[in-house]
Amino acid sequence: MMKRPTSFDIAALAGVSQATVSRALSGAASVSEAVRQRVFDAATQLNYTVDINARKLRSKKINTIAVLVSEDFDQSDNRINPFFLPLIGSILDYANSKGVDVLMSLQKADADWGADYGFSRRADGIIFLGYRDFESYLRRVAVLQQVGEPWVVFGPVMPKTPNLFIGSQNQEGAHSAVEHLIKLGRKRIVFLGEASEHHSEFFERFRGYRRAHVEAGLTPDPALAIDCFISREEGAAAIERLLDEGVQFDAVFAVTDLLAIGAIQSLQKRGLHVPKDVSVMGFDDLWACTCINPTLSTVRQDTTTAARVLVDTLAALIDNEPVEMTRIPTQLVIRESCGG
Amino acid sequence: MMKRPTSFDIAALAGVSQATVSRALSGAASVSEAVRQRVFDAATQLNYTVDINARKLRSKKINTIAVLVSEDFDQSDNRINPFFLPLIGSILDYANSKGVDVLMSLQKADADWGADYGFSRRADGIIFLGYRDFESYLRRVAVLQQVGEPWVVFGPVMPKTPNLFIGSQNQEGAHSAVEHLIKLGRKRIVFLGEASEHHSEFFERFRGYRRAHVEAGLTPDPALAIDCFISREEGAAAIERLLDEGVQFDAVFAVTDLLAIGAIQSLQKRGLHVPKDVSVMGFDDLWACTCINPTLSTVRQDTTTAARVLVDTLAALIDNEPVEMTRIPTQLVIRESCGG
DNA sequence: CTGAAAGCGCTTACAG
DNA sequence: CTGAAAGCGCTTACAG
Repeated sequence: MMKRPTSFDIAALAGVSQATVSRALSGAASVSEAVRQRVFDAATQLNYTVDINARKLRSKKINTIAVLVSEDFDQSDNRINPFFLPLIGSILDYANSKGVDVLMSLQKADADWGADYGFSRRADGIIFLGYRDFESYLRRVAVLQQVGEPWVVFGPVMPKTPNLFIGSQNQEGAHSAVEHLIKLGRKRIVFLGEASEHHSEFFERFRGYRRAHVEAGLTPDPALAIDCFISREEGAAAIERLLDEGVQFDAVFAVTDLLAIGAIQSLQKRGLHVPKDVSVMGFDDLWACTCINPTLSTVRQDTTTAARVLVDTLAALIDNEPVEMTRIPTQLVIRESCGG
Repeated sequence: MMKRPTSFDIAALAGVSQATVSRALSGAASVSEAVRQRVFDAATQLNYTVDINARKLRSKKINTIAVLVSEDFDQSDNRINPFFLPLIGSILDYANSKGVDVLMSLQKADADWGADYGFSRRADGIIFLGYRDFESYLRRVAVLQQVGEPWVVFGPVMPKTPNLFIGSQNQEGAHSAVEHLIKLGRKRIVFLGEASEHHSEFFERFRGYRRAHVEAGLTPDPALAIDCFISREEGAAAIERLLDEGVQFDAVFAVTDLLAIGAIQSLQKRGLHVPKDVSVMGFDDLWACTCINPTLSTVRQDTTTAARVLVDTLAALIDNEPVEMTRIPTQLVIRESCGG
């Protein structure tokens, strides 16, 4: 295989200086059209492209962001929570359209967040996906702050906490979902998901759940607020427990579709009909929502917009521009599982 | 924010030469333990890490692979085919465990494959995912070959074609699935998916379908071999068409789970019972297989092994080592949708 | 085991 | 608009 051509080779072939080659190829304005053309021809002829590493070293512009996804094992070895699939797709799409490269990595739960990524100038900044536990979050923020590495997280929005400012309108989304259930005549609505400060997203959804009740003149029964992690298995187990205990309910609002799918499976296993006996509503709008039977009503998170906001906000942080808190609107998607 | 420290800063603080810092930090054997310790302490104190771009430029080792996923729109804007989620997760996991960075990009159908990635020394090699159309494949191979850029593709295995040598045991997998259906007493089994040279993976699955018939003394009815693209919508539409035409069948073997899920939805919509009236079998083992009702029997592709083979094979190509054709075993997963 | 020195392939002031 | 020159932050022969 031939040695890679350098800008000097192009310069020789085009009969100009190496500096001019660099200028022509980087699109600098100050190059005559004739020369630019000669340079391009020579580059094409030799199959030349800039050595990106030399460019990054010299120009100090990396033009790369890192996307760190936290590992999330489920029974199917997916490793990545399915909710992130469209989000990752959109991030790749949007970043690439802006000419930004994306470095991806899967982070073990106990790993040092981004310890490597920022420090080694691999990327200008980091997008964290799937770091929902607020407590573990705080422990690690310090390092990143100290090194001045720009980063954004999708999900929890907490005004007083550094860098937690991009997420969906969780409370509003949950409110519209539960309001819908109440309008259908449902009175005993289970809240499935962790409503604690550790997961502010879910806590917000809980507040939406509560507000919808209050507005309708209802008092949510604390016995219907079920704490559980967000896997299908947990959702299924939680519902079975409720049924075993003889708790009465006519609807389930789950903070994720995964939980909702688990809930439906348990209900059907126990011979209950969804939505006739129990309405079920999820959150996220996984593509699987339309695969299951009945199809799952849910609160859709807008991953396309989320991707744009994440990438743009990170870019602003990198450029030391001001950024603002962003709440991305959700959309209530009514399908079969809630009846009505 | 402070200027990033360089190896010279560490050298000064540790009282050694810059060259020694570089050696100590890159794990060279020839550094005394005492000095190594001093260097590490200094590096820690200044929060130093190597500038990866300088290292790449100087050492000519990039230590990065690019994963190019072809864009695949479905109704839910996933952008990435859900089959790739666990594969991507495993690639990230395995590459990272080997200390290799992963650059990801989504490629439009009409884009120049990897034109940029190899040429600009962003990555040592490329893993292509989702490039199933064999014809478009051949058109682009030339460029990559010419530049000597190492790359691998997951999916089609065609001995006579450059770089198409990593995939699942498609024929065997399909054979075991269809054999199972036949053993259940099914006689008129629909083949759903494109059986053409354009998609050799699917064609191999077709051959497995045919072989299972022949071995059982059956002749597959050509009217049951349905050509269609691999989306849920196509699967649903194909089955509806068959029903409209009054074609008799008692089982469906689909070349992807997506197709199978679509098929099940159509069958149920028409009042047919799966598996009582029609058995359905898919291929891939998407996590959604266990979300649907009935749960979908399928041929599981081993994405964990596939990821290792892809990464290791690419590494071998990069190092100019010999590589071999690899057929990854599949596993028949029996769930509710095939009955029996 | 360690240091002095060269150089990876670019970008970008500085002149003209 | 173009060229000569410096230098980004490392790695790695070459000596000792």
